[in-house]
Parts: sequence; structure tokens; C-alpha cells
Amino acid sequence: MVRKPLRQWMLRITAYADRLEKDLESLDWSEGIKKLQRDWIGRSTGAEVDFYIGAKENVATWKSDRSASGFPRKPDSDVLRVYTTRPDTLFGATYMVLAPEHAAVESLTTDEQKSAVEDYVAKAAAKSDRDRQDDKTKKSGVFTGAYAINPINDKPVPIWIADYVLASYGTGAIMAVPAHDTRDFEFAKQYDIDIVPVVQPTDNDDIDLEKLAAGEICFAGMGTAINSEQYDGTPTAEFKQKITQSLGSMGVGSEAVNYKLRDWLFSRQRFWGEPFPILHELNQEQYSKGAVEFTGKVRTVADKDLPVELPKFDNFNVQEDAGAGNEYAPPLDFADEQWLYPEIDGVVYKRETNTMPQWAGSCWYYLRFIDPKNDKVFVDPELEKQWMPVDLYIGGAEHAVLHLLYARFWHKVLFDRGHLQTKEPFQKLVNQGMILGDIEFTGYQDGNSNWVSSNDVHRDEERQPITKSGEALTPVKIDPDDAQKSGNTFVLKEDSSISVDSRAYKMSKSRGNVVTPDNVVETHGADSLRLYEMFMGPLEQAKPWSTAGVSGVRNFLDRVWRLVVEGDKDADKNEAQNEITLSSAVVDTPPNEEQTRVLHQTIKAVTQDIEKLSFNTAIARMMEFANFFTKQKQRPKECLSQFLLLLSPFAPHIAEELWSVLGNENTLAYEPWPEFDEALTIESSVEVPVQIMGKIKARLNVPRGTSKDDLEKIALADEKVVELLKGKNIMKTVVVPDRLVNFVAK
RNA sequence: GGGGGUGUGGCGGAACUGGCAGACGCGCUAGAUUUAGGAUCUAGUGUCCUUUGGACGUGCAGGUUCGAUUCCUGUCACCCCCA
Repeated sequence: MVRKPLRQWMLRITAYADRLEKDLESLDWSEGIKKLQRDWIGRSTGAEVDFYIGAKENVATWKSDRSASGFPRKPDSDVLRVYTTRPDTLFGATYMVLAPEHAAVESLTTDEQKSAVEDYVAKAAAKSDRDRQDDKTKKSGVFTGAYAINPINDKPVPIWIADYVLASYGTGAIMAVPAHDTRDFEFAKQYDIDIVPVVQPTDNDDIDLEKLAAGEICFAGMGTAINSEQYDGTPTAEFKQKITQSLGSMGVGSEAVNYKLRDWLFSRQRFWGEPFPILHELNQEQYSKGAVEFTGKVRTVADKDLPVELPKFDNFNVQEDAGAGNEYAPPLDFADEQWLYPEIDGVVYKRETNTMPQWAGSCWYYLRFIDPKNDKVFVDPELEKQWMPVDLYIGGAEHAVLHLLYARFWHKVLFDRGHLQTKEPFQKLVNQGMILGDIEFTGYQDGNSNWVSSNDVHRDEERQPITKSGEALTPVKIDPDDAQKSGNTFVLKEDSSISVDSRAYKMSKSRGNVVTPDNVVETHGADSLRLYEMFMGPLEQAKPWSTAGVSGVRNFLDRVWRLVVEGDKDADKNEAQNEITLSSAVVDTPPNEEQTRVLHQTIKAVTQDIEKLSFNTAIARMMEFANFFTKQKQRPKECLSQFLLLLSPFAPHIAEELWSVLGNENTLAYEPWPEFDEALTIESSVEVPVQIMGKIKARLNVPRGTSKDDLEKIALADEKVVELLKGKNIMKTVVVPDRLVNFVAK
């Protein structure tokens, strides 16, 4: 593999880093996701410091010049500028490191080191940023032969090149403080560079001070300054401020903010993607001779010609040596001439042939959905005002840092350009949990097919199962019927000394535990599938699939069906009923008191549970309703109609069907949501437990709202309580009306 | 290594601001009905003990409280993400 620099389109998301971080505050998102975004943006405050690399004898002059001129916005060529989050460790900076791509590498390298440096730079170019930052691989680097001057103490420090420093972070150069940075430490050990500790850990840090002083260990925490001349004894936080200020007045440093967030590479060398509406002007003379040469001028495609559509095409591969200076040309470079070289006002242009990534759609689809047919603007401001922001966004946590950050960025750009009235697109965010495969039992066998208890199974570096001595083990899938519970684990039925793993795995083709929704719809129906997914457990939690559980909700829907429809004894469960007739139990009379109460309790619970996105408990309450009304010989139509409205968002098909069976003319979709009357949900009497020393000993049936005093009297009069309290002193009585009575007695 | 999350019956899970642990469903057991049922209905189903009854019980160990699944401290295990 070879890494080649390509000319690409970037979006300057870094310009929005600050706002993308700050505005998170206003959002109703989980702290976990907010933290992920904050960390991704990676705002840090520290200082930029210039190290002099000019001739040694000129250091004093440079310094006096700087104290007069102050810290320049851009570094001059006689300095190396570094960014550090720990300016307080400046006295411990014993070397500097440049990224291999740093612009100063060539000029700094001495003749003796030249070939070594060139070799190293070439090797680093072949590695990805990811590999370079991998902690597991050994640090590598090469000395340039040059030195820089540490501005705080005028000591010369060697300048190295190493690929653990990335050109894209900070200034592409660092001051290395091996005593207080783990990567610098590792590197210094490897190349035998001085290690000078300058931070004394506080007493509660468990650090061996002697080893630290000897340069044998590294301490990355905060503490107080040592070996830092006049700053000795200053606490880290205070030191940071002081030294930054001091560097500032010397003109060699300045407070700086840095972000881990990089600008966003936004072009792809693919056919399928939105074309950039950009035209490159061609040298007209050359073009007339059949040659393509750019003048360097670009213009955007006129509004009236938008959107740029992809040309008809049959070659979708990236081509090598496509000409026009592109060593690797995107497919669109091979589009027909008419598309590729439009002429405007007598000037011929070449279209941009990179295309946009998928994000180009996902970053603003929610805006277009508001007004999808508008051919004047991408969204009517009135409609935007009415609909935005998105009230509730339910999505997977895998979008935490990419999609959700990118979309926020676009939204802010559009806001700044005056196209939107909202600063943030997604007000509330909920991450739904993943549905895992069915629970599996796994046992382990050694080479002789003997079972090995899962307690004795270890994992090698690739997480493969091995024995303690390192022998490879084979995982064996076990039939649930062959496993049983024993204490906290599952064991084999045939040998209870062998424990087995039990867990649900992410659905994957390779594991073969994928459940296809279409198949479930086929066997159980779409309503059952939808209802089951909502019934499985809390929305945000990962939970294992269970096909048996689908039958459970299907049974519920069947019971609901029979609440309304006369049972057909000949009908098979999975076949359509021949004749659908209203059940004789359905009556047109008003509900009795208990039926009214159950209805209103159900409306209340379901309504509130939906608000909380607690769909599993909402469904449980509807099951209770169905169980209750199944037992009712007379089922008032009114109750059933209201119930069907509650059910309709969960199981729309059956609800609509039964709505019609009940004799309603129109669809239930336009019916108002049922309302409950709080007064009708309350039962007149309530059972109150009586505890003695915190143990329940009796239960009282009393009118709701019985006062504290009355409740205590009633409790004390209870036969059982009297008997148990005989000969004891009541030390304390706790009475919570409608809840409980507790006697503390000895 | 860093960050986030989760631990409650055989299983998925309930439990409002600390107040009857196990709602609801699956599974299991028994009964009714049925030519039959993997259909339906009814009842039971945390564990242990000698029963009427009692003891124990929300990963583990402590603490606060009349009272803790819930609050606090410590600890263990697992999952996810990042490195």
C-alpha cells in the first residue's frame, strides 16, 4: 500500500468546533453522547511556544526582538512553534519532535543525518495515522542533527522526527517532556534521551518518588513544580497560568486553544454521490488544440442549472493515469465531453469530478422532509419554523460522533447563512438499544473432546478461548435443553461440574443468529412484530430476541380479537376467519363502576407510559385490560372503542379492523386520543399492610384517604396485631396514609 | 489502559419522590374442554423449611433509616465505545 497525497475538498468544521461544543448544553441528550461529542471535538487549552532554531549566537538578539515585538500570529522561519497543554512542564522539555511531514524537516536536517531522515520520512508516509498512534507498536524516530533553544532556560534541546507526532494536530511539532508524558517517556527510553522530572506528585498519588527522580517512571498527573527555578513549589494549575503569562510578556509564547477535531475531508473518488457544483476554468487556447490546462480560476454552477445531475455512465471504476494531471482520476473524469466541459459565455470549463460522500444527504434530509416537493427553496421558512427542531430523534449510538456532529455542523452553517431559524436540529435524542440474537449456551472442549468448565477458560490476545496452559479450545454450541441453572451459572445437565457460558450475541451472518423481520411478519404478522419489539424491554437497552416472546404478544392480540369478535371454533389460528361477527358479549350499555375504573386506569397508564417512551409497560397495561375484559360477560362497546384507540399506535392493523367490526364508519386514525378522568381511576378502598419491626404481619382494608390517626387506631385494633404486640412496648409508630403502618416494638 | 452502561425468578423484564419485591409476557405444572392439539379456558409457579405457618431473598461486603432494588462507601462480574 502506498499513501498518495490527493487534492481534495475539505469542509472547515473546525471553525465551528467551539459552538458545536458549547451548544451541546442546550440539548436534551444523554450525558454519555454529549461527552462522546465533546471528546471528539477534543477542546484543550494550553499554550503555543516558539523554540529558536537560528544561529546560537543570535539567541539573545532574538529574545530582545521578541520581547519588543510580542508573539507573532504566524511563526517566523527561525523558530519551531509547538502547542502544549502542559506549559508548566517547559523546564522538563529535553527534546523536540517534528512530524515527518513538518515543513521544517528538510531545512533542519544536517548533512550527516540526511539519508537517515529521508528513509524515515518515506517509511512514515506508508503508515496510516491510526497505526502511527497505536500504543502497542514501538515508538520510532530519527535525530535531525539540529538543536533548538528552550526559551525558558536557553538550553539547547535536540530536534527529532517521529511518526507518533501527527502533522494534523496542533502545530505538527511538540516539545517532549518524557518525565510527564507516557509517549515521550517511551521514546526517550528507547533513544536514551534525558529525562528531567519537573512535577512533584501530591501525597495521595501512589507514585514512587525515587524512581520518578531517577527517570525510571513517568507521571502524567498534576502536582507541584520542581526543577523549575523560581517556579518551584507552584501548583500545576497556577503554574500554567503564570508561565503562559510570562511567555507572553517575553513574546515567545501565548495562550492557545486546540481541537482534536480535524477539518472534514468531503470528496470521494466515486461515481455515486452528489457532484460538486464547481467549474474549473480552462485555458481556452490550449483547449481548442485539444489539451486540458487549468487557469486556476473556479466558479460555481449558476443557480438555474442546479442541481448538477450525474451523467449517464457505464464505467464506475477509479482509473489510473487519467491524464489532466490526475494520477488517480475519479470515474466522472470519463464522462462524455458534453457533460464534462460545459461552455458558458464562450468560456469552456471542466466540471469538478470528485463527488460528495453519503453525508451530503444525511446532514440535511430532516429539513427537506418538511417540504419535499418545494422547487423554489430547500425548505419553506414558514414550515421550518413550524416543524423544527426535531422533537425526538431515535437512533443508534453508532451515530454519536459522526452523523450527529456533521448534521449539527451543516445546520449551523445554514443558520449562519440565514436559511434557518433554529441553531440546533435535534432537540431530544434517544439511543435505542440493539436487538441481539437469541440467547446461546456455549461450552468448551479441548483437543480430546473433553469438556472444560468455562471458569477455567482463558482468552489469548485475539480473544480466542484457551486453557490455562495455553491449549486451544473449541467453543461448542449447546442445546438449551442440555443446560441447567446451578447457582450463578449454567452447567451441563450431564455433568454439573462443567459450567457453560450463556449470553446473547449481536446478530451477524457469520454467527447465523439473524432474525429476518419479513419471516416474522410471515409467521406472526406485522402487528405482532411491532408490538413484540416494543414489549421486549426498555427502549434504550440492548435485549435478546426471543421468538417465543413473539408468540406471547400474538396471543395477546388474539385475545383482543376475541374480545370483539365471536369465536369461530373451526378456524385455525393462522387462517383467516370465514365470518367475522360481533361477539354477543359486546353490549351497547354504559360500563359499570369497575369497568369504568379499569378503562380510565388503562388510559392514564398508557398515556403516561407513552410520554416516557416506556412502551413495554404501556403494553403490559393493555394486556391487563384485555385480561380483565375477557372475564367480563358484558363488554360495553364504549370501553372497547376507547381501548382500540390506545392500541392503535402499537398494532394499527388489528385495531383498525376491530374498530370497523364495532360498527364505526370511518378510520380511527382521526379520532382524538382517549382522555381519562383522574377521579374515575381511584379505587374507594385500599389495602394497607401493617408491619411490626419492618415485617408485614397483617393487611387492613380501609377507605382510601383514611387519616393517620384513624389508620393507627384501626391497625392497633387488628386481632393479629394485638396478639403480636402483647407484652411489648411500642417505641415508635410510622404511619403513611394509604401506604403502610409500621410499629417498632420491643 | 481510558470512558460509558448493566447486574432483580428457569428467561425477557416491572416496582411513582425510600414504603406490600417479582406487574406483564415467555416457559413450566395441574385441571377443564376437545377426535386430536403446538388451540382455548381455569388455577398454580422466587428459594428453603416439618405443615397451619415461618425463614431467607434484588451480583458481593458494609453503612444510613422505623423501613433500601431505590441513597452512601467499597468490591466483583459482564457488555459497549475509544485507544
